[in-house]
Amino acid sequence: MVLKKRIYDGGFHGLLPPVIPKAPRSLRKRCLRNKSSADGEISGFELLAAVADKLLQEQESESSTSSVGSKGKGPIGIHEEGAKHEPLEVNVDVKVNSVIPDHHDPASGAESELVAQPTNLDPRLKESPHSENDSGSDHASIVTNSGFVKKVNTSLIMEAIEDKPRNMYDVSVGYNRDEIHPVAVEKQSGGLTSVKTYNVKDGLKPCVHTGVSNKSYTSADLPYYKDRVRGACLPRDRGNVNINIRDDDDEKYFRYNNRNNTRLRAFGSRSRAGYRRMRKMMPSRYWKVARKLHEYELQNGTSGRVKSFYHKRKKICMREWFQADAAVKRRKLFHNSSKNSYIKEASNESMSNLVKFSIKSFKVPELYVEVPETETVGSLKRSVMEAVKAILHGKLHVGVVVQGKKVRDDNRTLQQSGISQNCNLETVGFTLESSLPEVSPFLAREETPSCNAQQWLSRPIIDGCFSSSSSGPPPLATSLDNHLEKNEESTTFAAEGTEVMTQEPVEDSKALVVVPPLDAEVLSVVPFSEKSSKRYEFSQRRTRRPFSVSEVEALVEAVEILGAGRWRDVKMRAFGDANHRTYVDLKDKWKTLVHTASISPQQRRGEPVPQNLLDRVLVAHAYWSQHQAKQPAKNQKPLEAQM
DNA sequence: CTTAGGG
DNA sequence: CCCTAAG
Repeated sequence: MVLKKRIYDGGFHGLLPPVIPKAPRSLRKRCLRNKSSADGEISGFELLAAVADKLLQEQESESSTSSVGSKGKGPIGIHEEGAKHEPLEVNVDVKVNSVIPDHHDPASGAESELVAQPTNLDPRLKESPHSENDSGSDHASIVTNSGFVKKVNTSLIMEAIEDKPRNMYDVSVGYNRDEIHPVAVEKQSGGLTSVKTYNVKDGLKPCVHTGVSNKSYTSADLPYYKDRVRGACLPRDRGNVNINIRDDDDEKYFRYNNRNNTRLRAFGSRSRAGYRRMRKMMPSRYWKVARKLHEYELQNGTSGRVKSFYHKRKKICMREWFQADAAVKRRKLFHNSSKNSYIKEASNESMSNLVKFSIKSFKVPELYVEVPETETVGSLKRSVMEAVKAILHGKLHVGVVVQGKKVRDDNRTLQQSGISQNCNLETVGFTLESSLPEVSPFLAREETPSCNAQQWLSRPIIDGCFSSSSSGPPPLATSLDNHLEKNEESTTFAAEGTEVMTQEPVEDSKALVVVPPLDAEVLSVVPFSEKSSKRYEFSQRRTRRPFSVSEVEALVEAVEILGAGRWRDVKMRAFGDANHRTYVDLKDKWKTLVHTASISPQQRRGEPVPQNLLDRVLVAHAYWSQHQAKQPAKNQKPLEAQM
């Protein structure tokens, strides 16, 4: 009988879960912006290729010189134990900065705050972070600007540092507009480095970053991702991704997954479903961007552009092992390496909130390469490299996996995702996702009769990919699995989801890697029509985030007032700031609450919901079941009145 | 996009 | 939570 009048406005906020950036996904009127970056295609692999080549060359030329690269401690010195005698390690520090020059849409300020990151192309500068790792001996840096980024100006810098005498390279890649300027710096014995410049496309330009930079530095940002800058960014740390590549006979990594593509949809798909899916695939925040992109596609870029990119910085060290020996490769290729990667903790600088991850290794999507038996190992290597490049050619996305589950919500903090200083980082992994065209085998002409079957089976590239013919274009999901050993909290990455392809989706195409017999020099390239826009869906179920009591309370209150059914309004009212709670979620929660309230306490699971709340749930449910709550009624507070 | 329900 | 059919 007491009339309980409450002020609901915002009243629940206090109850709400950890703050979540505002940007209610369901705002009906959002300004749409067009994204500009449709395709920031990164040709990171250019780098890799360069690195690979380098490695190969060195490998070939040098045989036993290097000692194991693990210096011991550094983040990099990882493989000490299992290391083979001469593992090739390439430590690649990748810094990617996306800079989008002026596409700032005032209106959308929130989302797009992109930070341009100044990147230093200077190899030396970059190295510094890794200095620990470096034995100081040599460095090779490759700076590449790729032209892949068509519309978006992004600058991407990848830096690879050579860890050991010969195997580690420092590669820096800068992407600006359309030029690609890979520059490789080779180190010379004296520690001096010579710089080689490769002109990939047109003119070389020194990598100059135009970006506006600010504080940010780093990060592995792939143009594709959009993220807004949140306050939490790490100040001056640049997120670096270190990739170590080592040639190890035993480890195999490439996996090109041929999976069903049933669920895959091109990002660019114009279908509604695709659209919807897209949305689902990404965190609410990103959703907007996606949406914009979508529209962009629909209307040829009418308006603004999206500029966001992730800005969260992290340091990540990834290592990848490549097998040098073909034979070995074949053998190994076959088994999936499911556990080859782990991350070791990187050096912690004392940035309090920085999380530094050193990824010891990661898996590359399944690759499919076919090479004639008569081919040389060198060409095989090249073929593999090409395949890698092909993968990298696509847009790469980084996904974060915690305890086997992919964390899709980029807005979540590491803590929320279960990544904290205390947690065992072993459960944390990164995945590389790319939309890659599948690489299809080129059936070659020559296989030795006797071995056909075998060859087939032992194809260099891993399991399962049997080409398109059989299962259709396999999505590539590159996955890096890693185990982290340590990190600290607070950064979020943006990774997954945003697949932005601007290119015209063309039908699926398959890329193929062919190795011309005997022609070691020519890398068989992967034609891979870029259009192949088979996107891989990396969608994963959102991680479960149980409703807290306070959230339940907020929900109950909102429903009491608004009635069950007006979920959007409920969401706005009580969870306007909780971007991770969609109205569908609220509706579902209500459903479960009603159910929960109707069962015995013993049958309930999870965090117990106060009985009083459950009682209110029942009352409200009963009430609204009879009174149509659906109407837009402005002030229906009948239920309230009863209380 | 929202709702409403089933899975 | 996901997925979808219906508005």
